[in-house]
Amino acid sequence: MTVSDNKLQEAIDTLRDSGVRITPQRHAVLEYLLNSMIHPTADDIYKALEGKFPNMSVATVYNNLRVLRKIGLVRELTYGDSSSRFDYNSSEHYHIICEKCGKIQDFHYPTLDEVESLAEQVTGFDVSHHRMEIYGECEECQQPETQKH
Amino acid sequence: MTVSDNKLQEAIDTLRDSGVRITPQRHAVLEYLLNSMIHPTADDIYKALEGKFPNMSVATVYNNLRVLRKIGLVRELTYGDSSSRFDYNSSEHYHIICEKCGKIQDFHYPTLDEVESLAEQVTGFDVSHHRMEIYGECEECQQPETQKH
DNA sequence: GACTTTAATTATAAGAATTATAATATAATA
DNA sequence: TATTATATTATAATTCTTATAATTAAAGTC
Repeated sequence: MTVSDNKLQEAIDTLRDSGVRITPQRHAVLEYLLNSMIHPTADDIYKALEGKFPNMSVATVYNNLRVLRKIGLVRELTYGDSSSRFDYNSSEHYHIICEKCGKIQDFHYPTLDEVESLAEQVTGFDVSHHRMEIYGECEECQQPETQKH
Repeated sequence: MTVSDNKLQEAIDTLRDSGVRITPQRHAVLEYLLNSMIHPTADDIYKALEGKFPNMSVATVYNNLRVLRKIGLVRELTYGDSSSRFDYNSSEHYHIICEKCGKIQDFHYPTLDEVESLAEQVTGFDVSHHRMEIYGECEECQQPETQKH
């Protein structure tokens, strides 16, 4: 049994505990997110699974992503243009995003708890969470283009 | 002359320096953003200005927001659902967002430069900037509802 | 101040992402 | 196995945003 299988089992238990039905499509979306390193869009997931589920509707992917987000298994990452990306909510980490090629890479950093507590004091909000993303140019995109004419 | 007038003049100088034409519509969008505390959507701006510019197209608002964003005068804030919000890029600050009523409040905190430099070391990215948002429930929404039946 | 050039605006349509709806199918439970 | 509530499907509708083409106007030059 791999680590990934373990996580999947945990996630399925969470579904059960939340009273959310475990359908084959939902299972597949969850499994795909768990094994995906690319922070896929809803359409990425749809395309990846249409081989196994030829009749699956894209709405099903969206519905499941919403359900999984609500019970905290999945994070939604939004950017100005184009579509949202989704991330299995395993361990706490941030994201660094290449502004040239769009690649999203995980970046581990201690959680900024102090920001949250200060914000609570200053604003009176009851803080639930925060998000942070770092933007720049990835190593590949920094390489000088060799095939310049 | 108010502080806001000063800022507006500075912004207009930036436009001129960037070779961007100063049209009445563009001026109005900029002025509205400068005086707005609500982090408006494109549609908010459109609605606010259609009295003064009855023939203005919503595309004009989007075009101007894109131009203003490109030259760094305006920030775009994106969230999962619904439309982007826009913020005049005055001093560095973060945002705290109420998950119940959607209100966005400014939150001043020292810029997290160390996160950026660490990210550069760890990932090899050439970092340009970062964003952070804090989520929670604002003071008003925390008030117990008085008119419960 | 009129002329010229280039960018901005307008009106409209198109595009893309996401959600709503209603009918059907199915997971979970008794 | 039968029941019931939820999930799925197929489709249409919505919403936000961008593209297009024709018209208008800003800013510099004579």
